[in-house]
Amino acid sequence: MPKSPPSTPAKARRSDTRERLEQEILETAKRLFANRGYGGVSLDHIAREVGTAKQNLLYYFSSKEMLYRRVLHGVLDVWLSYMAAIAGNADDPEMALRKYIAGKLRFSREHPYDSRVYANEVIAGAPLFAQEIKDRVLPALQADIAVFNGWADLGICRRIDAAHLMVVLWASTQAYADFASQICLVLGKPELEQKDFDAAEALLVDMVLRTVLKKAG
Amino acid sequence: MPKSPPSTPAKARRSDTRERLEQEILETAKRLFANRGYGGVSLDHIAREVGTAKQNLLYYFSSKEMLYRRVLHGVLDVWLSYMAAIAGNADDPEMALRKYIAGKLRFSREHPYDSRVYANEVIAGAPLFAQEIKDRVLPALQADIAVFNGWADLGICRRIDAAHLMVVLWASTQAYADFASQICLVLGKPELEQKDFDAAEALLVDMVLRTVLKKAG
DNA sequence: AATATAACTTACCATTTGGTAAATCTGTCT
DNA sequence: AGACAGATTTACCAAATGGTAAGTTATATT
Repeated sequence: MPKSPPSTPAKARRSDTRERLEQEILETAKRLFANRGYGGVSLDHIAREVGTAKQNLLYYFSSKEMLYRRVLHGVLDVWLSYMAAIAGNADDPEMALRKYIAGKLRFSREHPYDSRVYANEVIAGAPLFAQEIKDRVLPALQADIAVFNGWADLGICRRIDAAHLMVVLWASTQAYADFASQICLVLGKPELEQKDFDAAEALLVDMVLRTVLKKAG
Repeated sequence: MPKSPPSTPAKARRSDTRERLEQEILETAKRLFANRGYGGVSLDHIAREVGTAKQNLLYYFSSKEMLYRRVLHGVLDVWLSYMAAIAGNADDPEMALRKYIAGKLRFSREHPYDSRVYANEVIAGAPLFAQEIKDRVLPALQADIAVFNGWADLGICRRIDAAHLMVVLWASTQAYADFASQICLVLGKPELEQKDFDAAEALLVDMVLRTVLKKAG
């Protein structure tokens, strides 16, 4: 019965091979799921890319769906790690907004596959993901919305529809990962560079500050 | 040899059944592709939903990829039909921007499946779609960008990065179709209503006019 | 009514799919 | 060295996949 579940038994460290391979499988699966969606990727496909056999994937992950769930979980970890910085600057709207936009764009730049996996799942209606989004993403978003409304209460910025502003920011920044191929076409270049992200950040910051802050720029 | 390609021979109108069924197949396929991506939908799946046999689909469309291409083509038709109205108002920036945003949001509201098919294809890097996007979408976008820059040249609005503004508008409006399930979560309701689209439109118009027009609102 | 053809069904087929079972290999510890 | 558990491969499997070929039904025109 060599089919023990992948719970590191602490005793047998086993040269870390396991953990490294498991990570590599997750990374490869993420990349493929990002580009072709859940249904467009087969276990065999992933295994070949990793350089092992499909059956070995099923030794590490009990099923395709489980592998996908693990990928999704990791995606959310990364996503949330980029959002954590925002709540800390609740006293300075301008600084907070600048950091928020910069953080989300940095996520798109540094983790395009995570962004696309997330997008694919949401477009599909989040069938496997709904609960985890409710538990982990929603509170973060609602905290942000509360911060906005708090600023309006204090009179230090205009009262805007914070929920919809979040949508605009979320969609705009995420687009630079998810729709990169289109943006490249519009910009007439083969791939996005740092300066494109800088330009996007400048425009978004400009738009949001003009909308949110009381004094006109 | 009953396998003549689906080119209406003008002579045999054949009671329109053909055209109606063909349209129904396309609509159903669009809905399924939108929600589960190309790889996540089988011909059998589509056929069962339409109420016919898989082999009959292959009588109407020579292969799965061809069916998908036809769906994509139709999606682009719809997309472009909503964009056509914009270029007509090149003399009045505020009016043009209002109509632009309203039009794109109306597309998201009235054609969510089209929007999602388009998004899926773009996320996948537009493997089957690149040429058609280059030929049909790019010119439309570049015309819009030219209009923006023309306004700046005339001095009737601020000089902004028009390409990135297009991205923001495109992403923000499309989000109300593609990411509807998320937005519903944030708004705490089971589905988006007209007033949510109205609120989104109000915010976006506010943001864009503040950014683009010279006088501060 | 006969016939040609369009529309649809039945019967297959090779390949791929996710998944199971068992055999084998590999490193670690006694 | 031998035992043992962890890691990997080989051998299968039933179902689903996209697609072909041939047969059957319906319908419009002569």
